[in-house]
Amino acid sequence: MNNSVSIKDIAKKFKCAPSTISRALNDHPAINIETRKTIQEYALKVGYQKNTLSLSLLNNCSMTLGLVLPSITHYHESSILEGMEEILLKSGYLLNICVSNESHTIEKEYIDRLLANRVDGLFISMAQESYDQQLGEHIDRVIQRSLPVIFIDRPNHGVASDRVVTDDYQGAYMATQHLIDMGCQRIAHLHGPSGISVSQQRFMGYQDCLKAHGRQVDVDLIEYVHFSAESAIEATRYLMQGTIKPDAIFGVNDEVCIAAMYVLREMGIAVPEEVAIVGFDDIPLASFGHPPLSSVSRQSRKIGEEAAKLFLSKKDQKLDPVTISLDPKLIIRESSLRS
Amino acid sequence: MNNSVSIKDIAKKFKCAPSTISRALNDHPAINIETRKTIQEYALKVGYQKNTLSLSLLNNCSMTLGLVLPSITHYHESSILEGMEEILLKSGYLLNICVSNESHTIEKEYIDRLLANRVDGLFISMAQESYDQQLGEHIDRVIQRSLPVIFIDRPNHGVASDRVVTDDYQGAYMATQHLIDMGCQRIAHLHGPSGISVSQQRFMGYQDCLKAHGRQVDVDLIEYVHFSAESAIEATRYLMQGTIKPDAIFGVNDEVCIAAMYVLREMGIAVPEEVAIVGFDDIPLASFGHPPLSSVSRQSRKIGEEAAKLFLSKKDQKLDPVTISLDPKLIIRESSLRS
DNA sequence: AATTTTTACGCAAACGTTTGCATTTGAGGC
DNA sequence: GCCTCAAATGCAAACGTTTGCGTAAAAATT
Repeated sequence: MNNSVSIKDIAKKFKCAPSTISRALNDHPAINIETRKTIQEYALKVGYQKNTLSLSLLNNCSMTLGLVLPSITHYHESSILEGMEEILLKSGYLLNICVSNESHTIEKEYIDRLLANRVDGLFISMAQESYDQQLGEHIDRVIQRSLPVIFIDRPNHGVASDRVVTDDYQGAYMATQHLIDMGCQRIAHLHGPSGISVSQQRFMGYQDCLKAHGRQVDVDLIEYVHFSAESAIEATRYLMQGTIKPDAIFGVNDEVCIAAMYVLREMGIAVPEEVAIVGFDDIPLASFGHPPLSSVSRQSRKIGEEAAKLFLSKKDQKLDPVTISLDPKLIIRESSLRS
Repeated sequence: MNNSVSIKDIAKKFKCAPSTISRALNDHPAINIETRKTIQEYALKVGYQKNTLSLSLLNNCSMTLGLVLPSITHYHESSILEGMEEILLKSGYLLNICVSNESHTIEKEYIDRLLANRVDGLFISMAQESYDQQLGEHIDRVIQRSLPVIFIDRPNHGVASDRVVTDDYQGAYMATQHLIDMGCQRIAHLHGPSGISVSQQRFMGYQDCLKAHGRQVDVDLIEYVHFSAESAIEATRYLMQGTIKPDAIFGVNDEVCIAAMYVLREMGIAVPEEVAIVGFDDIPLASFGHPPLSSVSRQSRKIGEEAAKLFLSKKDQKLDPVTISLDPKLIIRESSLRS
């Protein structure tokens, strides 16, 4: 079944000790240069490949990390992954990907497996179930083992921890401010799943910005959605058929805004003239919407890079927990531009 | 640094042999039921977790697989990953994700690392560089080691191999047929990166369908793009300013079609009245475009599931190479509907 | 030629776990 | 009290690799 050739095999071939082979292959100085060459050539010929597992066992270091995400199909998440990979590629690490699908049970199972496989560190964006119900004992077990854990987007409750996040609050504040600047009076919000930090922060930014301008949050202008476009269809219809007609919508992400614009078109409501719209994430297709969608860009790729860099710096020396908060940037396009 | 407790540690605590602890933890029959209980409770208390690395070494089976993709930010790719995870979760596997970014060098490096980590199998969608330049020796090394390799979307050249693909040819044929049925006369094609199997197959389907209706492919109606929306902007403008005005566009994926629709709006060309459009992939936002985009759905998630299932069946018995070709499905929306 | 130094290699332990086989212990039957 | 048997546990090897230490042979120095 498995054809892989080991150092021992080569040692038998050359009638010498495995240690000699090991040294030859690792360019150890105390080795005859001729012998080394011969062995290296032979190793290449038979396709020898170091078995990292034995080293992981020996050095207590697997050069493998775990990434646990609630989902992966959104641009934001897959960009994080890409950014992470870029840094880890250079550092020799491999990444185990685990999609929890927002389930606490799955998240726990995956973390168990990662621990059993002795990953050197963990990146986690917590599942909604874990987050909502404050289920963190599986995380505690990890921390207790003094394994570096870096939270992405959604930290765990309570304890201090390393985090890489977008400043969602600020981003939402900027978006809302922009809508106010555009003269919008009744700014609705498509609120993300409750309980999730990202949703909460964005709502807070929205709320505080309104308050700063002497306005109150009107519950009739808040509709709850998931992060998917589909979920925003009904919500938007409901919003537009309410007693208070919104003249702007700030959506928890771009998908729901694109769906909202679809509904508004269907209803014959002009964007941005009658309803201005700002989304969040700045997905690549935002620029090509009808009209092009204003959005808060959150440097998704950089989140991944920073998380990876943070791990690399943590790995060596023990540092205090750090929170890296990346500044969002408001990209203004037609969907919110009023003259 | 690492606080993990081993079987040996527990053995010392109980002044017994490691084998006893092992048997106790694994519910081996030849163990005193009292002892077993005590040991299990203790193990739970101190947070013992099996070190899978040692088992991997022993059994030559790491319960880890590798997934090598050119990119991950497209819906299709991340859906494959999700489908794969669903099956592998149940089977106890972990998945190493490797994004080659279309680079042969990176792909090779990743495959080396995966082999060094003794993954039990490999899923690969080949990088454009490897594919274009027919660089396959890194793949050969894997196969030579009789490691199960399953190709996704983009197979390697030549040798027979296990594959899970969409029937891109058929999908493109269906899309073109549909445009012809809608009465379109000059069907343009936004052609994907040349050399890549997916692009080629879709072009072939388009071409053969035209031929089947007694039409010739007009090179003036073909523009090459990448898989990104941006790349389609110029291409579409160029297409529409040419001598032959297309009255339909079949795009290599949905992103380029959404960008194309954006350009057409900008140019004041009506979709679908003047130009009908059909895309490929049926991304979630396709339904919410303006107008909603017709598209060939390719069951991305199922590709991942089937690939994972194929591995599981291959793992046990040696079977002949299999190609699983999933049927695409044409989803007709407004962008191509003419009365 | 004797001594020291250098060079090149072997030995064995270690990482954590499982498992076939051997061994110990205690109980029961005669 | 001796034998048999079963139950419970120990021993040691194995997976692949590295590395400090020991040692032999060769080379360099006196």
